[in-house]
Amino acid sequence: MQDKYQPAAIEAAAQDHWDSTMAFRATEDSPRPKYYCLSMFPYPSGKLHMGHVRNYTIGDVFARYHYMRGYNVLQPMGWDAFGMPAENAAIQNNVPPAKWTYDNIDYMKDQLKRLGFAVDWSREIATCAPEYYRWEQWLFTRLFEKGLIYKRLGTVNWDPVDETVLANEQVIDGRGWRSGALIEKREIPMYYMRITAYADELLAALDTLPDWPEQVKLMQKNWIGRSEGVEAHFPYDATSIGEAGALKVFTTRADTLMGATYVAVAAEHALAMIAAARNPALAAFIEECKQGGMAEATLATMEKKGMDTGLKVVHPLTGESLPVWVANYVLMGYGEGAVMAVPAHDERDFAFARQYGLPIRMVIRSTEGRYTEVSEQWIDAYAEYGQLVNSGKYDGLDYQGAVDAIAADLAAKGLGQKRVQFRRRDWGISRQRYWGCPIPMVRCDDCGDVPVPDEQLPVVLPEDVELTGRGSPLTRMPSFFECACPRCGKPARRETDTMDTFVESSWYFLRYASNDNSEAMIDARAGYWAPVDQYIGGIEHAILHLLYSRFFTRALRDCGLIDLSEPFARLLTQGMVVASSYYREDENGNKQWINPTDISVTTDERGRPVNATLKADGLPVTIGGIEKMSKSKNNGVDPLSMIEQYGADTVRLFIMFAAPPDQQLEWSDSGVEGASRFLRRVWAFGYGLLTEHGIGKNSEIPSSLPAPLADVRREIHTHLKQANHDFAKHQFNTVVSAAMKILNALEKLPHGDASASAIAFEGFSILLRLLSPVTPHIAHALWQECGLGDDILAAPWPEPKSDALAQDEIELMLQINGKLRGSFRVTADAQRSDIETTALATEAAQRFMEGKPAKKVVTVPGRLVNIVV
RNA sequence: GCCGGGAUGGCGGAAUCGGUAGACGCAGCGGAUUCAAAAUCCGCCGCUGGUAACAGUGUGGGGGUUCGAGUCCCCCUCCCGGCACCA
Repeated sequence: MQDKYQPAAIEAAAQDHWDSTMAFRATEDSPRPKYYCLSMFPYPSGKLHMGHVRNYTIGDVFARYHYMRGYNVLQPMGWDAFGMPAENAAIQNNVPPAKWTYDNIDYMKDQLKRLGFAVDWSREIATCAPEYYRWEQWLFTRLFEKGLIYKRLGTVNWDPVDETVLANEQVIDGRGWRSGALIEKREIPMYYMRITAYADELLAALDTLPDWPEQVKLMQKNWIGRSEGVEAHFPYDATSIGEAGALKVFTTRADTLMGATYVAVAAEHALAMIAAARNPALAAFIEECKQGGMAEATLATMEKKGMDTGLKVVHPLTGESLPVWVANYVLMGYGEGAVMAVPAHDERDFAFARQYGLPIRMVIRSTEGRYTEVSEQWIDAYAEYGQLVNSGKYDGLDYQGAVDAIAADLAAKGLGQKRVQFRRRDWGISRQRYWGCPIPMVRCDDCGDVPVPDEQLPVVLPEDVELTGRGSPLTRMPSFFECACPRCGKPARRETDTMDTFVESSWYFLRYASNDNSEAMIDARAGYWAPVDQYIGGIEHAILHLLYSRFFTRALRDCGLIDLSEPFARLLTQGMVVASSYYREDENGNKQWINPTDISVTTDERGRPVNATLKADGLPVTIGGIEKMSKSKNNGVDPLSMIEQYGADTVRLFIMFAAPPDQQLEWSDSGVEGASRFLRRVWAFGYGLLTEHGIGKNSEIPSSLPAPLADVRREIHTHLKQANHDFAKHQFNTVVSAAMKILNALEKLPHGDASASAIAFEGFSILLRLLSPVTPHIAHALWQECGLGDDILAAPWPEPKSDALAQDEIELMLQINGKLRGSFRVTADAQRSDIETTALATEAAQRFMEGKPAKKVVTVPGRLVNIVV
């Protein structure tokens, strides 16, 4: 055995061992219970970053822990390989997206392997491979035929200079990121997935997921956004609108209907179009509303603007004529694209009415009587529920009574009814981009939109293309889009849009189980492994990816492909990796971000940072604060260079120790140094065990130990108990800390004593097994070197022994009036009355009670006594 | 703007059911070892006062419940994630 810890050698040896024994090849015929452990697959952006390393280390800890706990574990890995960055790289470097992507996959796979993850690589998938996306196309045609996919107009960001559709990310302050042109909203035909058909089920089933973080379930619930309310119809005023009809609005505050003084419609609304045709100023305003991006955050923070259309509608209850306004804050995509405005009881309507001089009519009086009339300034109490006033026959009703009565009256007139509205809209999946899965549809002048038949799948994406940044190259490739209509055989045009990349990631977890099947999308093996028992990924996916996957699983279920509704039984959302950032400003005032590896920081005598300098020139730089590791802030730390310097185990140990998995993790070079120091001590202890404690290996631990040895052993088993408890709640940072405490205890054991050596062997075997999921290489090597067994993966998980934990006396805290004033010892089985007598007799109690009698004594067995005087 | 989360020493964090605040680690300070350094080992380490014993104070800010609050309730501030075409 080497006397020094040499991570490079032992990591290579351990990885060879796992490879040659195919240790992590998962099969479906094991007697063990199955455990499907999955980390969100990476986008092959070029290099592994620390966020990946953290994600996959957490996953690997779950996988290896369950392996040792006796489960049949599957931990696969693959590539979320379609997406925009490949196109951007192609434009920049003149490399086809496919080559760029596959090169990145090769490079990142090598990096991943260096970390020693217990991955079954035989199941690897890449979503850009035709073998993968053909099944996505196949499913698309099924869903289209079932009516779960349909086509309609949708809004996109249009760059009029580059003549291309931009992602929200590519719109910066309302302008295209490359052209700088003002972006406008444009309506184009797109395919939609009918996720709203499952809205109720997706919402209700959140209650069947006890092992998902509450915050994620809450975000999903709010995102689906079920609200119960009333649909009200405002008939068109025949004198101002030529045609017959009614304006529909949805409201959750039907109790305020009598206070509606105008209605507002979105710029794209039919009434807006009618009015614009007669009024050039209004047409110009509507054009103005179309400027700027489509992102909700942009729309919601915009200055509220509106214009009167001159059109009138009729209030469904009072018959009053109300003006119709166009307002930029009304969204065409939500509800009916129109709202009734009640300025007295809605903050946004209030501001709008004040701005444009529209009437404000108070119809609710707050039950606490906080106001009796509407003032100049909005106060939040106006929006509270209360009793109706100024509402004719509805006066005096409360919220529920008013809603019931008004809904009934609307229904009687045929002008509305109660209804449920969801915030969640259908999922638009068409992308006017090249590097994605082609939508398997054909447009025929005679037959309309026709799905590509199974025998013509996959529709292969041509990989030899040139990207210009002006639209998708597919639209310029007749060899791709010219085809015969599958139905009538006449010349037709193939769809050139591709699918949103969220589609690929909505079902990949099932394909891992059937990745070699060229006859079917998924097979019985998916039924064996699904659902994923533990899913690990970033909190940023809490809504979209997870909701789409839950929807897709149900769609697959309803196509008869799998008997499953929820794809992920347990979920852990990991925090971000952040690091200090540093910069200098150049002569134009632009920040030049400097990588932390090129910085040295000086501290004062207490260790507080005073200033930072660039190593190269010794001159000061500005400390820019703690930021998410990113290219733009140049504060990323390269995982590979860390592995080369310290070994994979050190990197894994630091990541698991520095923060709980769901919180943000701050990178610290000296913290990594500390992790490395700990592993060197572990190695040194193992070496010492062989060379000095050697005799203890086979000796039994005597039933009666001298007190100091019994204390050390109790300490070890107490820490083990703690570690097992923390493993169960996924708090891995304190698992590592328990392992450190065990080593601290072990190092206190004397050498040359047979009982001490026996305890050392027992304790070290506990330590190695505890560490094995986190630092598998060193645990594997020391387990063999110290003769504890052949393969630590086959060792049983350690459990604390009750005889080691037993103790005769315990220490209790003494409080006087809730303040800690001392402590005292009692036997472990002492009765409450004995504890109180002992407590009152202590010197500290006598001193702080100052002779006054105890008014009350609170005793918490095993914890403390509080004397109130 | 809307939805969700967070704030504890110089730093990362711990505190299992409302019961010893600061475990474990980092940084720092002091010492041992060394020709010297690195590495290693030992000790100290919230803040204020005090040589010390000890006392006071302390979990973003303000209020409340309780014998007892980092933990529960109300209000506020700041920071972070998401907002439907980044993945």
